[in-house]
Parts: sequence; structure tokens; C-alpha cells
Amino acid sequence: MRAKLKTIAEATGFSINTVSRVLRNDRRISEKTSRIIKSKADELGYIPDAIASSMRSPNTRTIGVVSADSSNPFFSEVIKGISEKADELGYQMLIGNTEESFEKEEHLIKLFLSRKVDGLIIMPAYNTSEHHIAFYASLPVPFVFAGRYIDGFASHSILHCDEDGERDVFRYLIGQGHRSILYLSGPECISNTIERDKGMMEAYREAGLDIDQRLIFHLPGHMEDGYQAVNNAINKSLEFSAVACFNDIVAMGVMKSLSENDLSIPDDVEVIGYDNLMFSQFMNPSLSTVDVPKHKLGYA
Amino acid sequence: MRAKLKTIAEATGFSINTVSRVLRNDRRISEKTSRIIKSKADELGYIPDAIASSMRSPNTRTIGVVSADSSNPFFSEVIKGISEKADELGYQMLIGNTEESFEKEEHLIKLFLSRKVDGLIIMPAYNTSEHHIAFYASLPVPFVFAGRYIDGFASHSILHCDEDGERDVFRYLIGQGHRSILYLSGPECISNTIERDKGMMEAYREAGLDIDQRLIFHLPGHMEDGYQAVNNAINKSLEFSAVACFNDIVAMGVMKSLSENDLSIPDDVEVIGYDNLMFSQFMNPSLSTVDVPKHKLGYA
DNA sequence: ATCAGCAAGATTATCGTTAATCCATAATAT
DNA sequence: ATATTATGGATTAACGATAATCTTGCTGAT
Repeated sequence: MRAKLKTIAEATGFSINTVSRVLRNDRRISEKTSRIIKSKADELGYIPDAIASSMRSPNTRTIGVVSADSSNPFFSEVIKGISEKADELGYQMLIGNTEESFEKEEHLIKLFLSRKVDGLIIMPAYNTSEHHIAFYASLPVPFVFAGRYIDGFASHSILHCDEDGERDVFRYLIGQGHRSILYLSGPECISNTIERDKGMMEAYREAGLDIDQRLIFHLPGHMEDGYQAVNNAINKSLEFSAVACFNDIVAMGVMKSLSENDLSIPDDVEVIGYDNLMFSQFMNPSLSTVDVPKHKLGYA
Repeated sequence: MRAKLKTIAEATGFSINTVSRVLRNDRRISEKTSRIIKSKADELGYIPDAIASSMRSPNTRTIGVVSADSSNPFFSEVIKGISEKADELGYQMLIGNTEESFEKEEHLIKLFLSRKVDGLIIMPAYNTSEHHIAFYASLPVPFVFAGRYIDGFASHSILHCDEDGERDVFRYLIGQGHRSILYLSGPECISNTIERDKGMMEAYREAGLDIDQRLIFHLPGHMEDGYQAVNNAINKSLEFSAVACFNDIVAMGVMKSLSENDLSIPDDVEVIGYDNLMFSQFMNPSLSTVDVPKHKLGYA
């Protein structure tokens, strides 16, 4: 049988409580006692029972990470950042994926609460209804939204500035002389899309240019979306000399399509991504992108 | 205060135990009682306390996933598969990264044990010493190694067939007439490398060809490794008409270097990856690769 | 000499659930 | 008519640890 405090207590003659205090480095225990108990614990290969411990103590040193899709490189880099910081602080992570479904998100959060996580890091699903807001407001533990912003929970969000990022993209493209920019934006109801669209519009306004709505598309943000979108645009003979993408994944799809259509990058069409994923710098031709401190975001 | 069994028991007049049985769908409870208790539980917004529950019951419905690097697309796809299956079975995942360090791996596993996980899925760090073997053998819970093989724990491993995969790669390349194949293999001490090297040698033997050791490199398997290796090879004027890579990430680095050196793919040099990561099919020129059922692997 | 104060531990009460028993009463079998 | 078995539920005892409250023996101040 696995050693427990009682085992050590009996083996050393001290009380269970004293053993517990020693192993938690509580003061008010003599050096000598401490040594004896620690060495016995070592000898018996004692592994503390975190379950029992968190039964009695106020925290579990566990956080719940609610990811939209942990196989998406963007999220997985954020999670890596979280993981490192959690490790450093002695916390452990429960992870689950919502696949962008709020129902799953709610279910997952409840499971995490059931597990008594000390806090939640949420990469929230699209769509923000009254019900969601109420749900978030009722959470009995601290929580933050990573990378996305939810109305009414500004102070709970850790963000990079989407508006500025996209404005810079369009400023640059317009500055390069592009006048027909295909803009493959994200899902309409998430904060990132809204913010970035604002940035885009601001850049056009600054330059005194009109926006051609036919060149703007809101897509889910997968690789196929970029690929399809450019194929379609070319089929419909849309004219464009640059493509601004919602993320690097979409940009990959875009580049694939462009190459297949014998358009050279960046001579015929300039492509800009978003997120600066680890692999983006190794793409060929390499991808210009907006850096998002994913790792830092997770870490924070 | 959060509702607990006692709250419901007092509100309905039944005993705590009866409430517990109802909520666990234990039989031997009348329909009527069950309905009353369930509706009251709903009304009070009861969330079960999984900590207290797993204190008493033999399992925690939690598994520990020991990943080498969760931001590496290969692992993250495997983890996604695990996540889906776990979700389906009502299990939750604790995840941690070892960064390929066995010390961290051991530490992480101990933490998971402390949390009383029901089982472990391990993507083991390199290096297999006596100590590791003894450590694994001493684990008090079921465990499997995903994707890698550890001596002495064959039955604990879930594998794709590395040897066959690499043999097919070399058969194909040799069949295409390549006689100088740069082989960027993986870290020497992990099973995948060993198996694949075997496959490579077998293909050469079958074809009755000698192996040129100068074209074989064992690398850690990162993108930079592929990039550097090809740069070096070109600098040293090594002749080669194809590159077989340990994984798709290395292949990306390779392709980057080749393009920068104005070598066309696949006309001047043919490149083959391994793993068939999600993004590989969208690369341009697209990457030939060996499919590894990462998702299925995780799922299994 | 008396007593407050403290150090170093021991005792005891929980934490919220589940498992093992136990106890009526009703239904069925012999 | 008695013995057995089901049924539906109540009681009680853990699970392993921590926190709050007690003890006991010393110091040292008055």
C-alpha cells in the first residue's frame, strides 16, 4: 500500500499532524524532528495525496484551460506559454477543447468547476449572448479570456491590439501602392474580427480611399478557407494585388492557391498573414505577418 | 454557499446517501424520489464536487498526458486525438510538457500520481537508462507510450510502423533513380529513429546498393535543423538529389534552404517528410510525406 | 515563587462524497 | 401462516489530509 501520512507517523512516532506540518514546511517544528520525518518520508517513497489535500485546503493549485482547438498552432503556442508559467508557479493544467461551440464550453467549464480549479483561462467560443454573459458573470472563480474580448469583461481579457495590427497591415499595403486588397477576415462575431476590421477601415480612411466591399470576406479562418477564397476570387475574375489574411493558416491556403494559379508572391500578389506562427518564418516564399505574442499571452 | 448533497437532502427530506445515489443514477431508488431530488438539484444549481467524490471512490476519471512539447504540431495533433476520446469517455486530461527532459518527465509523472490520475499517456523523453525502466516499472497506474517505444515495455506502446514507413520512402526514392539521398534522421536514442534507420537500410539492401554514411545525419528534429543541415551540405558541396526527413518540420526547413539556394523542388531535389501534418498538404510545393495516424494514435 | 508566554507537539473536528451496513415494510414463495 | 426476498431508503464509517484547538514543559519577568 502506498505510504500516507499515517504510515510515516507510525514509523516515526510523531503525530499525523506533525508529519503533515513538516512536509508542508510549516514552522514551529524543530530541525531534528523535521529531519527525521523527511528522511522517513523519502525512505517510504511518500507521494502526497493532492486530492485529499485539496479537500481540506482552500485551493487545488489547478487551473482549467478552455481552448477552442488545441491542435491549431495559434492556440497551441498560447497553451505552451500558459504551461510554462503554470509549471513555474507549481500549478497544473486541465485542458479541454470546445471546437468553438459555446455549449461545449459551458459544459467544460462546469466540469472544471466540479474539479475545483482555482481559476480559468478561457479562449472563448464565438457568439456572445445574454446567456453567455450571465454565465461568465456567475463563475465562482477568477477567470481571464485570452486573445479575445467579451463585452462587459474588459478587465478579464488579455489582448494584443488587433485594431492597431490590422491598421498597420493596411497602411503598409496602401503605402506600397496597392489599391485592390483582398481582405480575408475572420468570423464576424468575435472581437478580433471586429477590431481588425476597424483597423482596416481606419487605414482606408486615413488614405482617403473607398473600401470595395466585394473584396472583403468573413471566413472561419482555416487553411481551406484561404485556399477556396482565392480560387473563387480568381474564378470570378476579381482583381487584386494583395491579400490580407486573418491568420497565417489562411495565408498558407492563399499562397497555395496563388502558386497553383501561377501567380508569383510577392511580385504578382503580396500576401500578409497574422499571428506570426513559429513555422511562418520558414515558409517559402516567407510570409509577412503581424506578430502576436502568443507565448507571452499565455504566460501573462 | 455552493449547494452540496446535504443542502439537497435537507431541502427534500431525504438522506444524503439517497441524494448521492439518485445523482449517480444508482438503481434501487423509486422514480418519484428520483424526480424530486433531480429537480431540486437543478433548482439549486448543484455542481458535484469531483474532489470529494474521488476521495472516496477508486478512480478520478482523470488521465495524465505527458507530452514532450505541446506546441509541436505532431504532439498537438496526437493530444487532440486523446482529447476527443477522453471527452467521449467522460475523462479529463491533465497535461504537462517535459521539453524532452527525463527529469521533468519523472517530476511531472509524480505530480500526476499525486493527483491520482487513473492512467498515463506518455510521449517519453529520449534516453532510456536502467533508472527509467525501473521508474516506469514501478508506476502504480496503467500507462502507455504514444508513438515511441521503450525497451521492455512493448505491450505499453502504441505505434505506427516506423520501419515500414521509412523503407517505403527509400524504396520509392531508389525506384525514382535517386542514388544520393540525404537522410536527415532523428535523435539517435529514440525508437523511431532506430526503426526508421532499419527501414532505410533494408531498402538499400533490397536494391543491392551501398549506403553512403556521409549523407546520413542524426538531428534533434526541429525546423532549424533541416535548414542548417542543407545549408551545410551545400556549403560542403555534398551531392544529393533527394532528401528524406525525419519529420515534416525538418522538411520545411529543408525546403526553405533549397529555395534560397535556387534549387527547385522536386526537379533538382526531391524532398520527403514524415508525419503528414495537417499543414503539409498546403505547402508549396506540396510535401510528400509518410502519413502517421496521429489523431488515431491519440484516440487509441 | 507565581504566572504569562512560547515552543513543539498531540488531539480532534472537518472537508463532501461514496461504500458498506442496517432497517423497515411489502411482496412472494413454501 | 411462516419464511424468504425485494424494495427503498436511512445510518455510519471511511477516504487522507489540514486547521483549529488543546496540552505540556520550559523560560524568564515580576
